[in-house]
Amino acid sequence: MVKEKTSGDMVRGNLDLMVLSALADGPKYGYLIQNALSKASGGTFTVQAGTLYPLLHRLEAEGWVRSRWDDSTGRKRKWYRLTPRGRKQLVHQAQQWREYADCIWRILAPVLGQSPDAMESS
Amino acid sequence: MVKEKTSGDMVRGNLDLMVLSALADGPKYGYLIQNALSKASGGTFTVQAGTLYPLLHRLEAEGWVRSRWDDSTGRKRKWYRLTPRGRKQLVHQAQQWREYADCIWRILAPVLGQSPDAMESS
DNA sequence: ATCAATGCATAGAGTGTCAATATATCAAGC
DNA sequence: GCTTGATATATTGACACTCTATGCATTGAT
Repeated sequence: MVKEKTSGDMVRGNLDLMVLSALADGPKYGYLIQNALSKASGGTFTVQAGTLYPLLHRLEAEGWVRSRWDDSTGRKRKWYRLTPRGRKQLVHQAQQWREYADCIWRILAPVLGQSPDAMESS
Repeated sequence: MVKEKTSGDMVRGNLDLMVLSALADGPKYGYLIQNALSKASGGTFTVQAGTLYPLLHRLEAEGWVRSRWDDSTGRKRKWYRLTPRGRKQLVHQAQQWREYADCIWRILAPVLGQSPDAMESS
C-alpha cells in the first residue's frame, strides 16, 4: 500500500529538452506543444499550461526559441520556433541526456536484471 | 559560448533511486554511499553530503531503509540498509525509470539520429 | 599540537513544477 | 443576445528537491 508519488511531475528535469524537441519539426504554439508532447509520449507526459508558458518564456530569454503573435486566423496565437542556437542546444542536451541515461542504466542493470520475487532475502 | 547549467544537479529527480540502488548490494554508511555512487557512475554523479543525509532521513521516514549506529570501530558510523519494502520500492522505481527513459528515448531518437551539422535549415 | 581527511548533520537559498486562478476568444445552442 | 464549453495565454503562490555553506566531532599523520 505504498503511495505513488511519481504521478504528477514525471518530466522533472527534462521538460526543457522535451519542449525543444517538440519544436524540432516546425513552429508550434503553446497549446499545440502540450498536445504534441502528450501524444508523442503516449500519454505519459502531460505538461500543465502553468508549467509550459513560463518555460517557453525562459527558453526565449535564453535565445533558444523566438515567438511571434499571429491573429490572422481570428484566434490570437503565439507561435514559437527554434532558433539555430536552440537547435544546437537541443542536440547538445539530447546527447547529454543519453550519456546521463546510460550511466543510470549501468547502475540499474543489476537491479532490473533479476525479478522482484528473487529479492526477499535481506 | 553557451553557459553550461547542468554542471551541478545532474541527478535531479533520480537521487532516491540512485541511493536505493547503492544499498542494493549490502548496507553502507553515508560516506560509503557517496563514494560508491561516484565510482559506479564513473564520476558523473557527485552527491553532496548536504544532499545525501537529509535524503537518507527521508528514505528512513518512508520505511525504505533502516539505520543503526555502530561505534565498535572507534569511529562512529551510521549504517543504512534496505528494508524489504525498500527493496520492492527500488525495483518498482527502477522499472518506472526504464519506462520513462524509453519514452524520452523515442522522442529524442529523431533528434539524435541526425548530426548537428545537418540542422542549419530551421 | 596542528592539520587534513573522515563522518554526520542543519540552515538558507535557488529552481522547477504544479495547482489554482484570471482573462479573452470562438463556436454552438437556446 | 445570452450562456456555455473548448480553446489559448498568462500569473500567482506553494511545495519539493537539490545545492552551497557551515558546523561539530573524531581519527591519523606530520
